[in-house]
Amino acid sequence: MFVILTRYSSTTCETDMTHRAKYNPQAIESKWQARWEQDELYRSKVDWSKPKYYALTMLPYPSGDLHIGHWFAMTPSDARARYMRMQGFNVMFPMGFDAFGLPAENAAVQRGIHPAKWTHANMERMRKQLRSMGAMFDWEREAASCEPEYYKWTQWFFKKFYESGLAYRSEALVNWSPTLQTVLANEQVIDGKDERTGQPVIQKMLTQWFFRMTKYADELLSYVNVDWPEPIRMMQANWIGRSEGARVIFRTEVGDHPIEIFTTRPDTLWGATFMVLAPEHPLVEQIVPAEHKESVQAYVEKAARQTELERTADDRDKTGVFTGAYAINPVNGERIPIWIADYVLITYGTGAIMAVPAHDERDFAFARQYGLEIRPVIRPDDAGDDFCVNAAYSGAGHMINSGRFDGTFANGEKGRKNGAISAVIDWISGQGYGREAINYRLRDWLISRQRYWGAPIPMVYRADGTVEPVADQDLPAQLPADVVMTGVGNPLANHEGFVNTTDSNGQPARRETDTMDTFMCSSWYWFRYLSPRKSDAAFDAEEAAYWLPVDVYTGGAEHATMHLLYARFFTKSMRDLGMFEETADIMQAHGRSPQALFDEPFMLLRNQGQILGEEREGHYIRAHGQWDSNTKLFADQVNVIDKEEALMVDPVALSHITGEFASVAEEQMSGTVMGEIVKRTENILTVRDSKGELKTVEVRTGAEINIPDVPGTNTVNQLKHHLEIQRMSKSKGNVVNPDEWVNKAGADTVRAYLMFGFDWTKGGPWDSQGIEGPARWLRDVWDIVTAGAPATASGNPDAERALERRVHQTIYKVSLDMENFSFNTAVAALMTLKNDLRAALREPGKIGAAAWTQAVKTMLLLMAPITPHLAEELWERVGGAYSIHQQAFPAYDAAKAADDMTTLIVMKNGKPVDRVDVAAGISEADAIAAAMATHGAQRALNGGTPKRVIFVPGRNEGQKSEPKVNIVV
RNA sequence: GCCGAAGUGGUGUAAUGGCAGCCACGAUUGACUCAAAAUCAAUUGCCCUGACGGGCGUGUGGGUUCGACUCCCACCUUCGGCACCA
Repeated sequence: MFVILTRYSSTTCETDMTHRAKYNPQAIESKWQARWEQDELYRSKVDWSKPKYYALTMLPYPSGDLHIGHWFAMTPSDARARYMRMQGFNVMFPMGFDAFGLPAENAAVQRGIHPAKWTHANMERMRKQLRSMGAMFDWEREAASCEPEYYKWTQWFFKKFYESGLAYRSEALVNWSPTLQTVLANEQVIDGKDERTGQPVIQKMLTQWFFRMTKYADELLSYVNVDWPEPIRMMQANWIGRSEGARVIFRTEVGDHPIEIFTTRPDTLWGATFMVLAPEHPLVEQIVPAEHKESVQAYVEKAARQTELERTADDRDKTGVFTGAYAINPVNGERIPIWIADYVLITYGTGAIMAVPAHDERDFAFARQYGLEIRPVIRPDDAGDDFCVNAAYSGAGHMINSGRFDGTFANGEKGRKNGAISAVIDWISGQGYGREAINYRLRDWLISRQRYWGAPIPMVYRADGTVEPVADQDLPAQLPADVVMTGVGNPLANHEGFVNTTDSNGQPARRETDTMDTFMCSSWYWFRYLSPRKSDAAFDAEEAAYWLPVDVYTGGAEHATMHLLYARFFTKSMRDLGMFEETADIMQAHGRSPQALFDEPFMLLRNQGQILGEEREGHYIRAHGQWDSNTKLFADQVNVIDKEEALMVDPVALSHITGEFASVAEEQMSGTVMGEIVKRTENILTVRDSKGELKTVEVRTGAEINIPDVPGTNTVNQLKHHLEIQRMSKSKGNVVNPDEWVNKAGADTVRAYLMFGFDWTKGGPWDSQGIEGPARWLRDVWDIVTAGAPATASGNPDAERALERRVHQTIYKVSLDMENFSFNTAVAALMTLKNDLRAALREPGKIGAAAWTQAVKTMLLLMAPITPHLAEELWERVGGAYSIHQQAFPAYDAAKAADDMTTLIVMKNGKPVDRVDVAAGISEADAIAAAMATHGAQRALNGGTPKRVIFVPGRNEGQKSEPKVNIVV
């Protein structure tokens, strides 16, 4: 018999029967997972006699396979939830699926699988994978947003928002593909073209549903009673972008159309030398005289082909077009030209600005570009001749060229804090030219999606054009199952059976065919976890009264401004609509004050970073097929080729060399794309060729795929792309498969590695070699514990005391680190304890059985949240009572952790020059005397006297540190 | 471009303003082995030195401080977000 033992072999070495069993993670993990499930160890039930802890981690999108990023987010969160449980809390740690979304539709269009089928299959698969983590998820509380029992309530929330005036209809731009007659997601648009067809995409106005989120802008700026990371709060504050200023009405010279503008600088009104409208501004059509129609039209169309990001990039040259119309500046009656430019956005402010080139950088650049007047109206006191000639000036100064306000001091600040602004606002208000106003960068939340796989917006349009919500008893407005997903048009709008309905009077009516943004589904899911099966309410008030609010929320920082802001808005709206009244009553009945508990959804927020793909070669390909457009190829054959070959500039020349084509003509007719795969969604590849151009390759069903390294018939899914370290995602094909690692090394090892190998807030690239450290740690722990207690009852008292000291120092460190989400240092401390324990055991007789048992049991309890299966197994073997996860976390004893001796650091000007062993807690005088006696100090002083001597006392409790004496010479 | 964050040995990382590099990975040497793997022991920031020892060192340049990876200013690079990916 020939047995190959790999590093991760789970095979016990049977030839060596004298050895005890090796660590076999697979066996113990499945055993304990089954036992825990059978015993309902992680069922979280309301128990008013115990303090509760609602630990929440962001729910995954069911994209297919669980990837290592999910483990990175969830297993440390699980470890901390387990830690809180051992600290005496009744912990709820639920899980679910954010199951509506675009990838399901991609799969449907590209592979002909129904989105529901694809999603359900993925959820089933991911549930199994999630169970393999050994996390304390309470699966009885699972919720999936695509189920009618869930989205019924998403629709109900929409209705309540609509009825209270929080939801309304208005126009907004969408990415419109004229070819597909479809609205595209930003992600589907590459370089202004549809990624699937390579055809141009335009910006089109559509009437859509919005939530009045700006109503909460001010409240969203404050974070009362919550512990959220400062960077997240700052990003949200900047996203909301509150600015104080004024709205001022300019009028057109011809036709007298009012143009409302918002400005933060009303003190510069006299410096407005032109106006600019956004290309989409509704007045554009009305004010442009006939002779300018053509040029304006051309400009507006050009702007419609660009994204907002492209339009607002400051480094790009400003573009614009004169409308031929003029406006009258209300403050001085001046006639100023009206321009259209894409740097003014219809989504910000009023979509129109007064341009003050002397005091605004963007206006300055624009005026320079088109030779428009630049007139300074704020003069800095130290102004030179070149003032406002080379750059816009936005600082303090006195007003000039401003009529009655000449000489007024503007201190350069924004809002009422600036006396000049304050005075001008008061004056224009009195004159009726404008009024004080606050503007937010935050826009109302556009929730309409022209998609199939989402929760239908439960509204009905009557024959007379009025709109009404679907009656409560008719909810949910259910998605029809029988749709054909072609990627052309909107399947819901084309589905007669869905569209045609009746209104509340039984008259024929049409359904709204927009579905809701998936962020809507994820804005209330933690309420659904309270009672996921409840059919007569969104959530159960009894459960809510006990569990709410969420005590800790963990997830990626990439959600800083969108999901986390939507979630806060949703909770505040629910509070104001009275949805927590019953919950509050029940709280009070149990003596719990509901005060301020429904203002914010998540009390404590912590963000992890992202696990990046491991560095490796990606695939360069040569695809043969037929051109569909200049940039899109339908491929019948895809070959993985060498990088060098792919980077050869001319595929036509190459075809001659390789003799693959009889003639250039034939090659051009059939078509070849060569280059690196930079993106993949289902069977669509984006390839960067040797010239750096992006080409789209759609691999036809049944196409021949050749990957030299992979034997057998190859599939599109085996094509990898984009080498180098980068964000892991299914569409990038660089996913590290956790199942593979669980099979190789065990779930506990994967958990330990993810907690140990990274700064959790930062993340980083997966390293399949680095996991060896935690793997060894667990094997060592296994070996130490299964070796059993020493034969001697008691050992050397000093050695046992030293071990006890190390154990208590570790208790302190691990508790603090788990509390603070510092998982890597918690594991490091446990590894150190293992090393110390093993070193102490090396000399026979040093450690007795009692001390050994005490140390080992404590170590296992400390490890339990991190490696739940291993800890449970070994706990049983040392005679601990089932389950280790129901034990109390070890308590830290400062006296037991205290050191007798410590090292005094002697420094010269802050640099260490010597060290000496002294008693812990040494006095200042003794420390200085001891320091001065050292060699290092004598050499540093060189016979002289120090200028100063600074003593820094050490700490012998908690986070320890050594005493220091710094000699300043 | 705007907003936010991060830059520390070959690598992942650690360090309430107080010994920079804990804990690991990798590497080198040795033990065990016919050999390899595993395991064990030792070394491992860089430079000079036979050694003792010395110099330099936390992205770059300034500053504050008895003392700076840590605080402040400027710059460079990388990552996340920018409203229809989730």
